[in-house]
Amino acid sequence: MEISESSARVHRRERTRLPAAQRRRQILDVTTRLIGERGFWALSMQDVADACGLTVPGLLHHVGSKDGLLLAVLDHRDEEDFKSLARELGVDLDDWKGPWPGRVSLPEACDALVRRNATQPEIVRLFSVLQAESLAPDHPAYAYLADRQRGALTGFAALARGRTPDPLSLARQVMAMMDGLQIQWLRDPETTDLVAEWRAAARKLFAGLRPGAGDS
Amino acid sequence: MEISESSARVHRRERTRLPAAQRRRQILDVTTRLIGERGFWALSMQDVADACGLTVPGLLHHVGSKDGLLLAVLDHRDEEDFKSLARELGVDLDDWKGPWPGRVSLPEACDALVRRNATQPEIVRLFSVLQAESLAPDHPAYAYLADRQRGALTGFAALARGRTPDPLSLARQVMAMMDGLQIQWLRDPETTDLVAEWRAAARKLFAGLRPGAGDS
Amino acid sequence: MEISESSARVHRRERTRLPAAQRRRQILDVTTRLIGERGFWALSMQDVADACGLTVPGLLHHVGSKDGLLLAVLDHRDEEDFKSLARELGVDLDDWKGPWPGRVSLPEACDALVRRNATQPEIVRLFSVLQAESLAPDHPAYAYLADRQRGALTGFAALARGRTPDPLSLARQVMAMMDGLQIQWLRDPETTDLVAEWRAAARKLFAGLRPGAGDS
Amino acid sequence: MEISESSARVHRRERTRLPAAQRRRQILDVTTRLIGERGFWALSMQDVADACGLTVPGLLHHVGSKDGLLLAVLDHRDEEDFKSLARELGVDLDDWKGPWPGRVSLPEACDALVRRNATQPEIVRLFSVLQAESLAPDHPAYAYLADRQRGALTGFAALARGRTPDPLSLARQVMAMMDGLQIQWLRDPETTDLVAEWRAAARKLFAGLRPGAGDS
DNA sequence: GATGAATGAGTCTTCATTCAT
DNA sequence: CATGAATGAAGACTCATTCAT
Repeated sequence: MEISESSARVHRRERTRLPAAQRRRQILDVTTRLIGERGFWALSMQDVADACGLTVPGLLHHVGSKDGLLLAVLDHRDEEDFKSLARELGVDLDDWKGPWPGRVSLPEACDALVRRNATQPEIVRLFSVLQAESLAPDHPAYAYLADRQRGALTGFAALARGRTPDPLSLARQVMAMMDGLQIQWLRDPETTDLVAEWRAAARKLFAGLRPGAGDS
Repeated sequence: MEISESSARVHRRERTRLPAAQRRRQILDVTTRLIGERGFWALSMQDVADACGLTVPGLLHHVGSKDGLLLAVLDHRDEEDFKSLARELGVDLDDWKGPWPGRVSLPEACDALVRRNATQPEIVRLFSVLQAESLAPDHPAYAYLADRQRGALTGFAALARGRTPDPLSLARQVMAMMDGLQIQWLRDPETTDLVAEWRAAARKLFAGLRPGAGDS
Repeated sequence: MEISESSARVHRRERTRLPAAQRRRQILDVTTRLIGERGFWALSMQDVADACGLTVPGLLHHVGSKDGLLLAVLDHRDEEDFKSLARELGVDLDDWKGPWPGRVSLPEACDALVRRNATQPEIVRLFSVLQAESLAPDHPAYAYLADRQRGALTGFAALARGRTPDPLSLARQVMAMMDGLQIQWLRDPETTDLVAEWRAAARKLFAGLRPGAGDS
Repeated sequence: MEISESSARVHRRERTRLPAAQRRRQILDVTTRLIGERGFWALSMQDVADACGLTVPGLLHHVGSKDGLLLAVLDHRDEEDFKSLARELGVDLDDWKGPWPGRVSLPEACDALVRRNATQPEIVRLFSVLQAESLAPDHPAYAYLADRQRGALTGFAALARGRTPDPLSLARQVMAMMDGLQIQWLRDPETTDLVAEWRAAARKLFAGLRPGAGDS
């Protein structure tokens, strides 16, 4: 009766023993949300462990370290996003960096991307926050996000090649506008319609774009 | 910088006593740089104190608390930016939120803003990082930056009123593009020309803008 | 064996790992003594940790917080005291506040209480010090000790009901006398005989008390 | 303007420059109250300084050190109390320890003392809290309060000499009852009538006391 | 696969005090 | 007579991590 039960963290909460894969999945989901809410620096392993219903060492058992956790989350997210995006565009590519098939136009791709993002604010937040945090070269996600940005940029540019004089510049503008609108949207999601806002902006950005082979 | 730093915590008896205003100025400058580099969450008072050549309590003597330090930095930055911007535009207003004089056009104002920002990457970084970090409502700068964003938005919109069907939407696009381009620029300042990139984008965003009373 | 260890904080690698219950017991004992010596405000977690042979975080692992430590100590003490007192009086009650069985008279109960207290000056000290300290409403033990006092008072009064015109007043006097004598005794335990002093006083306080059903 | 005014402790509050004696008086009053509220250990020089409207070094200028402050308060209190008590009893003695004149009886003296205490709960609190705190021999008021207790005890005993078989024991009981009742009273002053409670107790304690030369 | 004890480094903050002004 | 800058020590508490179980 008198033993242990008054310890700080109330133990023995549910103590559900999950199979590894499922537990890992849960950890990644929870972490995605928490990083979106507070950023990676402000995230504590304790928070994640609590939200998952296990102890901190238990958590570490699955992810190795805090940095490991972050990278696992990012990998997982990219994977999911690619799958989803490819599905929606009717493409079966699994390489973002490679040249995209001529069938998909940049406006189409962007629209699909934004539509998807509008449904998952937490993940958008994750990347928005990390993008800023990871500007510091010693951030554990620095290399990852630098690559990702580079990849996205060349991907966008590839989709616009041949239809505009400076595809890279257009890619930059597209990406900047997306990132910027997302931040405004995240600040108050109720009053901002991300998709509508993007389409209004897209009309201007894509004004001079010549139709390509793959356009319907 | 100046001091030995051979050992971990150097027992310095130099006790450089600075007048309050000067010390305060130093603290704000140092903090601006450090927050830009690592964000506010990752910033430690120890870091700031070390960089200023005083102890942590010495630092607290001037700023009261970590949150106090952040707000002091933001206040100071805004003040400086307003002064500089007004100077460059030939305006003597000291209220960003109030309606701007008809003499200044939105494109002009933006161009001046971007030109100035291009000269101070650290401060741009400060705001970029904080903007993302402070999406969490319990961030000490949450209210501050929310206000700031609102103010900037209505300010931009005011400058475009009467020249475009939906001034607020334009304001949103302008702000998003600026923020987005800045992040790309911060990620590698060498290969990106912020001003050029902005002007290319501005041409598209302002394409349909009717000339107003104040345009040259 | 790695680093100097000539410094203040010895780098101990003994890491004596105790089972939770035992460690907890040790912590409570040590804390009881230390609070008795210096009060709660003057107590530092470092002191407790040192006396237990572990680090401060190690200590916090068991008690959660400083306040948690205090309350754990109080709970533990009350429990022990009740057990002991009930044993000595031949009662098997576990509720102090409820009405006591008619077999125990107030003088008997008081005598048993004082006899027991005389054997454990540290614990008497703990409560004496806390009682004064916790007069401040923001003291972590404020509510606890207020309740305790109320409970003791009504308990005493219940034992005297029907044998004296104003049982509550008698209860107050009994309690005041006990507390007061204990303080004098604590100040120099050698020259003061707590039990004898109490009995002399009790004769006066209980002078007009009518014998009750349970008196021998 | 922008300078210093955002420092932690808002400076330059009233900056009333008081003559030394008056300032000292204020400091002692404020400290008396604060120690009564939180005890000496929990008292910070900052608290005192704030409540007096001066800076901490300013405060130290007057009292030398924290311990000095405590002793100054105690000296001042004793002085005041003696004056007041002597006035009320019609005695002009200024030495508590010496034998009291035959004209004053112990019951009379106690009654006067309790009546006075009932009017100044803060000061009663000061001594109640200090009495417990200072049980530790390294407390700065240890010697002081030990002396004081000894003095009071022999003073009380002197007043009862020749009228009761064991004057010292009576003195102890009187003192214990006073201290104990005061604590109960301090815990909730509204519902407890200190003077009435004392008089009820006094009737019992003084039951067998023979009238002496000085009784009216 | 997970627990729970324990750690060392580090967090912000408060403290009493010194000293130049 | 008082201020304000600065300090060293200590405060409670958090963190990621290790390790035995």
